[in-house]
Amino acid sequence: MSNPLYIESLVRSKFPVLHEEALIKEIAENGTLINYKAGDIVLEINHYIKSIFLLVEGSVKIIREDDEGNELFLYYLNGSSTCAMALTCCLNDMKSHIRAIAEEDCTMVTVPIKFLDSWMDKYNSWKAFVFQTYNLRFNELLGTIDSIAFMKMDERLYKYLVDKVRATGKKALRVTHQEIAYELNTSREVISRLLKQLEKHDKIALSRNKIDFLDPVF
Amino acid sequence: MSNPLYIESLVRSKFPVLHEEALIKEIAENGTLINYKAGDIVLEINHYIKSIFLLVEGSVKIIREDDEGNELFLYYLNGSSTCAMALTCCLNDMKSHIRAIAEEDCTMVTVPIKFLDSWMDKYNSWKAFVFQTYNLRFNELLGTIDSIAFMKMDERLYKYLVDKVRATGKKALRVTHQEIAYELNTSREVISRLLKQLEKHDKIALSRNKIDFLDPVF
DNA sequence: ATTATCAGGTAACAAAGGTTACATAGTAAA
DNA sequence: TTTACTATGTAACCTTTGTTACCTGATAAT
Repeated sequence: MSNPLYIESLVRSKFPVLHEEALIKEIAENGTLINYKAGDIVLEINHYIKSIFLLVEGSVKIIREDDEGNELFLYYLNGSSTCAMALTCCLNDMKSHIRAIAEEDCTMVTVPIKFLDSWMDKYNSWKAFVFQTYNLRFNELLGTIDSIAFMKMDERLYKYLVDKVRATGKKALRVTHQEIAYELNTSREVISRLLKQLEKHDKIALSRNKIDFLDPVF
Repeated sequence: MSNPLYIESLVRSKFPVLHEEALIKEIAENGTLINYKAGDIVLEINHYIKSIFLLVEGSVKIIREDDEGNELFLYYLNGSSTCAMALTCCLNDMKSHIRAIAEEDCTMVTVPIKFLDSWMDKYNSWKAFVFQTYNLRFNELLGTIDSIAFMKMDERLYKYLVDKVRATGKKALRVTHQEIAYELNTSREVISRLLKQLEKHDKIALSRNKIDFLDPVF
């Protein structure tokens, strides 16, 4: 339930950066707790964003799509973070340029966007949080660019699997070859081929709807 | 010269967003006018950033490099803008993750980073400018991702040339095939091959150290 | 149990891009 | 002017990725 005391304790434990008492109270008073099921769309391309979310539990994947409907996975958002795209969009009153999908079941505290700006002036820890978020997302975007610009598909695929294991904390990945192909913007056959190679090198074990990741992940 | 009155007039004419009188005065008092020659390095990877720059005249190109020294052109910064990377780096006290090179001779007003944060609290127009910058750069990065993820090399090359014409305002581009190859992270032979195709289709005219762009650019 | 649907395997071929190798032309330096 | 260097042209070949086509096996629906 959206019980202010519960939200307060969540913010305290998951967002230690937001340490100002008055800020925590404001978040608890004005925030709402929302749950998403795995696969739910959190933000959609070309939709306006009505609230900022603080991800408390679970993970969210960020996807880019071009005009022809080609997709590209950008990065994961994990617990204790928020989406810089959402921040920019809100602060500049623009539509979303990305899609956010719950990778697993998620819990988040959402706050109406009207607070975003005023809290920046009132609370230093909120301001720091906003800029830290920008910084993190910028670097993730640069990392994404590195992957697609400098790596071949086999390396990108391996990195994709590692990222997924890290984001979900599970080495048994429930995913089809076709889904991976969409997110890496290639074809299913290419993914099947490369996954077979990884299996041959004992990096993964393949079965229907599932990939078991065998390498250690840090 | 770094004459406060001159800086003041530059800010007024080139950065109308920064409309608060007191802010303009502070920029004029604390800012320094700097000129770069075409090719000069404005920001270097792994260097700390000591000041924010407001680009008044000219254009700057932003380059990413991986560990093996492979380069990738990201986007141009044109007059009346600043670099979001620099902003994030300053606000989070981090090293630069990108290289900025003067594409043409440039004039910029630089301001010590210590003001960046305090002006955000004092001047709404400065805050708006900072967030507008974040927004612009985020979208340029997404555009760059679109190019490398969704476009083939021939299209990327054409877009690269268009961007260069737009950034410099000149249709006669002084550039070698090798330089383009570095910035698109491919080989000189590939670029020569594709440029020949573009010439065959009357999009460009080739000569030594120079490419004349023939298509209309908006 | 039979059928339909979905996920995956794989071969054969095509296209794009990267590599090697060498030729030629323009420009600068001696 | 001769030489040296730099930029470009181009063919031949290889690797990677994308496409077509078809098959097999697993699961769900009837």
